[in-house]
Amino acid sequence: MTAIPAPILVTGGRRRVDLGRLAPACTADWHGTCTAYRKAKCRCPHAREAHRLYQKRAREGRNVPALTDATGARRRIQGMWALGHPSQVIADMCGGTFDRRQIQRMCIQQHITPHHHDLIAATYAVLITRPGTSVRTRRRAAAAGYPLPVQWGANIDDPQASPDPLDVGGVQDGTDDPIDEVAVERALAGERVDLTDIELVAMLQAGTARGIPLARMADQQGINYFGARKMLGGDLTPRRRQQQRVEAELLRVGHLHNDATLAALLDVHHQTVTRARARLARRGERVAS
DNA sequence: CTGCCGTTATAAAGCCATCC
DNA sequence: GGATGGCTTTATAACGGCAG
Repeated sequence: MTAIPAPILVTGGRRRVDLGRLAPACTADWHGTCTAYRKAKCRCPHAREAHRLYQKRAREGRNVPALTDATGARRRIQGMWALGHPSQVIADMCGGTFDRRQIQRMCIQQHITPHHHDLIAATYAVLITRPGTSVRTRRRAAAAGYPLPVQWGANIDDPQASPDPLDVGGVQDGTDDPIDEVAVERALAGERVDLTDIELVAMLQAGTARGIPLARMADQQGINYFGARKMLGGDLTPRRRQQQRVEAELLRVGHLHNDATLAALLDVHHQTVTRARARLARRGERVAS
């Protein structure tokens, strides 16, 4: 009667999932899941089916973990802290699903629910475009050595990945480089290459011209298929669009404000402004003075 | 295949203390 | 007073085993 130590976590701690009563006579407290079937004696059809499938997959060794690796969520939370977003702000942005203590504990947990992972990812996508409000949180994160969001690429969920070094010029994401044709060709050959947006568009367009399926290219580069289709059509990603907006504002009023002030005016992170300024300088475009 | 049992691991939540 | 951490408790998913 002893449980076999699982090499990958598949147990523990999930809140009760109630998929709703289907059988009017069922008196269970919650319904629809394998556990509802076993523990709450739910005999609704979907609970029976969940139980049957669970048993069958268990026999065949095909049960999949109900939790996902917490690495990506942990890095996102630490990145948001590094920007100065307190745990409470992050929790609030998640829609009140959990409180700030859960935010903190996700950083020490090995696994979290897919739902929580998605919530953190969605919140991260919003907050990394805004400067944090808490200097104290930012200072603590810096002391703890938490990487900034810009130090992570698309591989933030990869447990084997490590953050890029933070260069003092504040230019880390490489979106400002001209097209690296060698990198594009390597990507077209099927190699996973960290491309800039412009290179990505060039690669998608060249690949399509050569008859390479868009889905394959998107998959190989680890990008969303629909995003790839949008970029193929020449439409910019939100990040690229934001960069262009910041550059335009820098050319217009960049001499009047420092990076932090302009960032606040444009509602973007101050590093976005710093990087945009660096891009303009490299291209030889002078900010009005 | 269905039904039940007991066990284990651990996420989630609650409470309080500490730090700055 | 805001932000965070430590400890404890609760809830429950997942597991093996057995019987019909």
